[in-house]
Amino acid sequence: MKLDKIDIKILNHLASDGRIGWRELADKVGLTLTPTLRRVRLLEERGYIQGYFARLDEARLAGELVVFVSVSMDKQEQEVLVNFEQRIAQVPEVMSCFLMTGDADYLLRVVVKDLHTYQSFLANTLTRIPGIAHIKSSFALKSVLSRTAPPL
Amino acid sequence: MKLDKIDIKILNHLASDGRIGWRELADKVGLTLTPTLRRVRLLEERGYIQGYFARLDEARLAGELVVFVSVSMDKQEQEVLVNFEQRIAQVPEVMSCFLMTGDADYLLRVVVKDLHTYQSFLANTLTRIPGIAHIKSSFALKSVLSRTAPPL
DNA sequence: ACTGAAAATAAATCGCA
DNA sequence: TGCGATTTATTTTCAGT
Repeated sequence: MKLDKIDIKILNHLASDGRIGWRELADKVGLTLTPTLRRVRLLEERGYIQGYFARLDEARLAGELVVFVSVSMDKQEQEVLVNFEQRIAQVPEVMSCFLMTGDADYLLRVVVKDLHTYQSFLANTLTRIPGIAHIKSSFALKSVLSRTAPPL
Repeated sequence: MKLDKIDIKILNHLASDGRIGWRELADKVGLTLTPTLRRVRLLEERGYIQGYFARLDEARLAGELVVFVSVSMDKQEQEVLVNFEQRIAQVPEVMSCFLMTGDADYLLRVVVKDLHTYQSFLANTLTRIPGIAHIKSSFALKSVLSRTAPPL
């Protein structure tokens, strides 16, 4: 499937307003209702649109403290890594996790209420996962920029 | 404003399905349409809900390569920092940017098509911003976990 | 593939408990 | 604050080009 200009416009509009009405969307992309809706459904089916979400105020609802945690593992064995990934996926404070190149193996973004909560996250959750060799925490002072969607 | 159980339910549902119908939402939280809609509007006005967005397939639409870039500045002067933040906000490849504690000053998440594009991002965009002392790039091998909303 | 109108659903409003 | 009915708007479907 190749996307044309109108598909890109549709994606851009939905990325910035996920609850836009189909009629309004149709107007903005220069089509009528029917083909617009058909294109949206197709983009959803093909996975270009992965879903619709309300964005919540993370700081106010979950915590003010954002920590980037670099985690190095003892060994690069599949079993250890898979286990780590499964365990980490069940920790609610962990907002994102990437497997990395370089000295650290994983980079996590963790959101907690305060330093005390973070300390307890380290002591009771993260360090209890087997195979971790080293942990480095970097604290965010403020969020400068956060995009919901990539530019198209 | 304090949130009760029903508000939390509403936020949870909207965070996982931003296009849910108000009637369906009302059913799920155990209220009728009117009070549900009133609560949603209030949560929007107070900023607990910051907006609704379609989530797009970042890798397929923007690029496969995710890079975390640590940027250290020459000096911690306000003028230099503010300028950096303004410039970086206009770069489409930069998906997020945090001001950090520790050795690096900023941590960016950058999405690009490939290494060549990344090299050109470094040479033509990032290094042209004044006041940068040092840049360290860490590449993501894969995304393990990515939450859209914090747990409530 | 797109259009436009009709039919079916859903959302917003309002008076009332 | 919450409910239920009414009005208004939106979404979906379908015959036609």
